[in-house]
Amino acid sequence: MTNYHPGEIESKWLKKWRLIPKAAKGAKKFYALVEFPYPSGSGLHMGHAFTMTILDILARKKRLEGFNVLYPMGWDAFGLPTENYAIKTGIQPAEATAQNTKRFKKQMQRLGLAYNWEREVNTSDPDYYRWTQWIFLQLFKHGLAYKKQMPVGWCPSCKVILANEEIVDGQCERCGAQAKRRLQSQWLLRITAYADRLVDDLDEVDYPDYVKASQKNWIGRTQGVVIDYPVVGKSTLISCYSTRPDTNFGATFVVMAPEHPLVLPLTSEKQREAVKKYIKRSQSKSELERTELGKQKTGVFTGSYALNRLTGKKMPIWVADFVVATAGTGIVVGVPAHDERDWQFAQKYDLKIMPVVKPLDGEKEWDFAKAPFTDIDHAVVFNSDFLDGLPALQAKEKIIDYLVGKGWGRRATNYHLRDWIFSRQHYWGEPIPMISCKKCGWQPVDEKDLPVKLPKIKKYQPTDTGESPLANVKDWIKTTCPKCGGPARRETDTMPNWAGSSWYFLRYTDPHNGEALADPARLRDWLPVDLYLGGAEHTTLHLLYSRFWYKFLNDIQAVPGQEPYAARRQHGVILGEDGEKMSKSRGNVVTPDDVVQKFGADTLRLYLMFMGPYEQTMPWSSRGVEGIWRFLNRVWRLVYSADETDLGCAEHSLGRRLDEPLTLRGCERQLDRLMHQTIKKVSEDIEALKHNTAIAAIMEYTNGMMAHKKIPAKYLEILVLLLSPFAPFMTEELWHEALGKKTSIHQQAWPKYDANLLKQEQVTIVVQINGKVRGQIIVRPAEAKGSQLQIESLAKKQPNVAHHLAGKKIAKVVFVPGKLINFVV
RNA sequence: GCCGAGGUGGCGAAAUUGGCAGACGCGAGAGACUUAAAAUCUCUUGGUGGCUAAUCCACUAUGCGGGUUCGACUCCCGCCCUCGGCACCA
Repeated sequence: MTNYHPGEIESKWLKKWRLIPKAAKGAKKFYALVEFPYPSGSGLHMGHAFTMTILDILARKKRLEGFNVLYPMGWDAFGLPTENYAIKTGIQPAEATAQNTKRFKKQMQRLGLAYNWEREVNTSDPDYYRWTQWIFLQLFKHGLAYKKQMPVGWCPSCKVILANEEIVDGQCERCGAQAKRRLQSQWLLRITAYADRLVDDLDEVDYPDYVKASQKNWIGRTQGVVIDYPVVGKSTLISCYSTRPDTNFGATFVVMAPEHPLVLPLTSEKQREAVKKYIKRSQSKSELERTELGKQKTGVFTGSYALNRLTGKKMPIWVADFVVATAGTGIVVGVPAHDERDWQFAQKYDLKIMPVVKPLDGEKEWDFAKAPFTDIDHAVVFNSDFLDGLPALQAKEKIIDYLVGKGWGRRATNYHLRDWIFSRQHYWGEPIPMISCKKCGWQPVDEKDLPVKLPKIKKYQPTDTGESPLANVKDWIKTTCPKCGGPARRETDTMPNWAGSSWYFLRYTDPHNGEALADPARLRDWLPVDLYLGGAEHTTLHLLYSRFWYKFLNDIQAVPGQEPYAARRQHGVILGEDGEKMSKSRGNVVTPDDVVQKFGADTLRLYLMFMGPYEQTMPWSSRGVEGIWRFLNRVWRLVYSADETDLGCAEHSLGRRLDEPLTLRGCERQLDRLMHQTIKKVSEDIEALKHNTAIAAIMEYTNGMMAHKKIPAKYLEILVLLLSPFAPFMTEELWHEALGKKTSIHQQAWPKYDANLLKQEQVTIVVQINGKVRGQIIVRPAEAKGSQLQIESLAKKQPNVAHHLAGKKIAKVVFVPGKLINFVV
């Protein structure tokens, strides 16, 4: 036996491997997907190693179980950091990407991650983004992509248009300058057309609750009613969306968003100057300023009134920028008595407050000068004519029926979700395959002309106008109209980072297809993804966008099924040893390379999995790593000590809890039982991604064997097999060198347990008095489940039990067969 | 504010149809081996206390306060705290 030298054996097997077992024909498929990384310049970090190892273990176990496993990896390669790097250094983004992906791949292989590398994809590869562009064209052809003037973020210092994700706390992500707003023509995708399905189909999938919740939250579907109010003295009606029409008798004013087209038509001569000034001022405010919480609300009166037909009273119409133009109808009816925001506005501008809901226990008077009463779900309506006395929720239904019946309103559903702004004014992204013709307008590029390749350029700086650097590439822009053949210009906007990642998991099924994004038969074979593992940062948008595209592709019969991911799990975060987020500035970064260098990949993998539950935030511990290192060394020595002769049952075998005479047969039976229990536990735990307790079980099994002087090889083979998904290098070495096997351990069958051997030969029954443990008795399983009287008398013979029962009267005996007996005195 | 997750030893954590709280690991302490150290191995380890010192006993302990139950980390009600997401969305 040599000592365990991970460096040597790991590089040895890295050279030898490259084999992924072929599943038998007709084997059941398993598609294991982990979010593909952005190949940054800094290489693989600990979070990558952590996440990827989690799934690697499951994928390896599934392969050993005979599943046909799809377990691919690729590169989410478009992105700002690479472009910024290009701006700084002048190095081609494509070149930098090639270098980075090469390094990432090498690091992943070094960790023993057994991906189907022959299926590697790269979103910045023209053969890939050709199909990203193709999907865009289909969306356009189905009316789901359109161009519109939109307010966008703008950095006055960098002179670039900022996407939402580039604005952090209202500031430019790159330079920290305060972001401004300006109008820009942008491509949008009509994701709102899929809002209902994106909510409802969540019932079909197995996601963590909070993931489903945040998807629903983001979409923000509410049911309510649109109420039309006549404008006094005009023929105009203005419409307000409300989810609480049960409070409408308390409506005392109306507020319009400054952008609303009816604002100026409804403004009186007298108020015109003030309103115009207000609109102008709110336009110059950033989104952040406008939506800042706790900020004083501002507004201005239009001079017009709307009529509340329920009360017959006039409600002044105001303009205020707290009303969001794109939400609901862009006009809000104010019920200041029962809404925090309306109340503040009414306080400031001295508008009437009209209470119409009171607490159920409602004797004490609510002081509306101090606060609005908003707990209306548990309250009762008053001051409201035919609604008086009804609980608010019932009143809501009644008033909606009434309004609809009168023709004053209609039921409506509203969504928080907005259409997806799909344009970016950057270089390093997929060109949007559209052509602008003076005569024919926006025309899609002919599908046979895809991909529209990104031209190589020298300057990656965005232009002064905020357009993409592509706007400077004159001969690339110049093209002909696909419809009329006349001179035309290419779209210079590129797609957002989300585009390529919205469908990459489809391409893995058929990565080299030149005819389609993937062969429909392959898609049918593999989809949906059985398990999608990713991070919390993609809980909302990435999941939503990719689900949207998938549903659309299903609608045009390009993919099977309604949902792309049957199950989703989200991993936690590894913190630095100081409990803070790992960061260069804190100096608490540990990289996978560091650990592999010192302890080998197997120790790193095992430690990462042993830290705790995968979904949790956990601090790094270098001591913990050493503990795992010691464990692997123990396993190494133990397996090399394999002995065929006998168990060498030592006096102290299996610790103190020995419940059987010290015979060889007895020891063997105990070890057999431990082995089968371990197989069961490890098999089930890996399936549930509870790798930490699976490892604990393997440790217990190891400890159980350490107590023996000699251990037959069969027990050690199982140990090594169970450990192989976790520590692929060391177990391969032991399999060949210590156990003398000829074929790879990663092509063996996963061990099965024998349920008969799991059975305990002796069972411990807990004896309680008034629910407190006072003793335990050991009996055969048959007895434990058998007669209560027999157990009772056995229990009473226990000295401690007898002592506690002495002089007491037994009122009741609770007997749980096989488990426990409880005397109630 | 709303939604979600969580709170258990000195530390990371186990334990769920309610049934021996703290598996496994780290750290700590003691011992064996050694000239010595490292490595390795063995034992102890939630807290407090006890005695007839036995691998025993009592009390206490899973954020706080109640409740249900023979029995609660687990279920119910009311709080407190931490983390994450969303947030002037009508």
